[in-house]
Amino acid sequence: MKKTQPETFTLDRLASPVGEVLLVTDAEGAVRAFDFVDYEARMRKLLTRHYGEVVLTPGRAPETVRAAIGAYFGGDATALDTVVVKTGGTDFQRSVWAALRTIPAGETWSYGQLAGAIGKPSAVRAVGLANGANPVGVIVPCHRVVGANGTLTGYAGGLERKRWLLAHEKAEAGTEQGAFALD
Amino acid sequence: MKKTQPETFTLDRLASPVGEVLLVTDAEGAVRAFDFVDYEARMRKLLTRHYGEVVLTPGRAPETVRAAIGAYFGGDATALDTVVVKTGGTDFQRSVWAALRTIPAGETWSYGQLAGAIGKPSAVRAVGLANGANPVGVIVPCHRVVGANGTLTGYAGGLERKRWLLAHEKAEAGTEQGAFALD
DNA sequence: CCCTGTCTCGCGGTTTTCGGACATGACGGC
DNA sequence: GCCGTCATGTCCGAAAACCGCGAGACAGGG
Repeated sequence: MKKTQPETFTLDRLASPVGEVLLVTDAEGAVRAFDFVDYEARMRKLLTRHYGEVVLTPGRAPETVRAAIGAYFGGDATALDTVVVKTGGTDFQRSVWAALRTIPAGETWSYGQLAGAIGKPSAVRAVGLANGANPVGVIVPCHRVVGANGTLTGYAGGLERKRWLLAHEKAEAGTEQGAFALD
Repeated sequence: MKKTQPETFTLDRLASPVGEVLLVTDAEGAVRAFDFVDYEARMRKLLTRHYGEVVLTPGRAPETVRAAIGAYFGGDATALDTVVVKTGGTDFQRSVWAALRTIPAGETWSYGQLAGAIGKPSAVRAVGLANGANPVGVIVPCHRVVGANGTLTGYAGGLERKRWLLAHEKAEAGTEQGAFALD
């Protein structure tokens, strides 16, 4: 019903070891959303929530972004660190998402740790929710957050993928450290 | 909290026989809001409701618009008919506001008539509500609607102004018809 | 009788409020 | 150890409240 004029973004599709992924970038080349193809509906819902009506025109994302994603899935777990992302959401959510990007590849934090990192140690549950509302999967590594006891608890792209991503990143870090656990 | 980028409009201030008025126009020169200076808070609230965060930068509205308003207050009751307005709001509200502009100057309709005109004869009260939510006072002549028994019932800018506007328009029409009532 | 003023009640869109559901974890009782 | 409890931010749906009304019922006065 609102009449705010629609925003237009570019929608690219890439292949990955865990299935086709969707990559939404804006005119400046910043990433606005990233998700697995089988969760396109969810992604669009988030975009709509943040920006109002949104138009996605199929097209190629900037080469630097495509290259970074390729490198990441190819084995360079830190390749995504320099990718520029831009999100909507509330102040709280943005602070959570910003904190997520400070978690080093190959490492995991608990929801409590994350809550502490943004200065609201008791907002643990809210952090979980904000995590789930992350529109830029993988690049903003919400998958690096697990339960305090080590359980994976949940992932918007499916727990299988969360497991895969963590193993992938750990394996990469592991090649330098010499050892890592498979399960 | 939403992060939809703020919209920017121009805010002009004009003198009128019923006090200073505020005139908000967009980059295309369409009128987005119009209200009396002592109801600025209400106007801003409506703008925010419709467009999210709004920035009003002081400046001059297009001369055509300024001229039309001057002519109207100067005595030409139909001078506002050609002014281009643009509003947010729900479908229902916009249909009400569109119908308002079809009421000839110097004439008044009842809320029931107006409801009938938009094809919802029983939505009388809702029409009253939509009327009160009109962001573009005077130009979209919500003041030309009165109770079925002729009472003025209400006006966002104060009943005094409603009375004045109606008398003003009727006087203008009256110069052709030869007679009109003062009270 | 007729006219008028007051009161009651139904009408319908919009806004507000409220109560849940969650990708958790720390704590106190058993 | 297992279980209930509570804190915390956000979204979503449902329900209620809000009114710039108007028709109909009724009581008084001319």
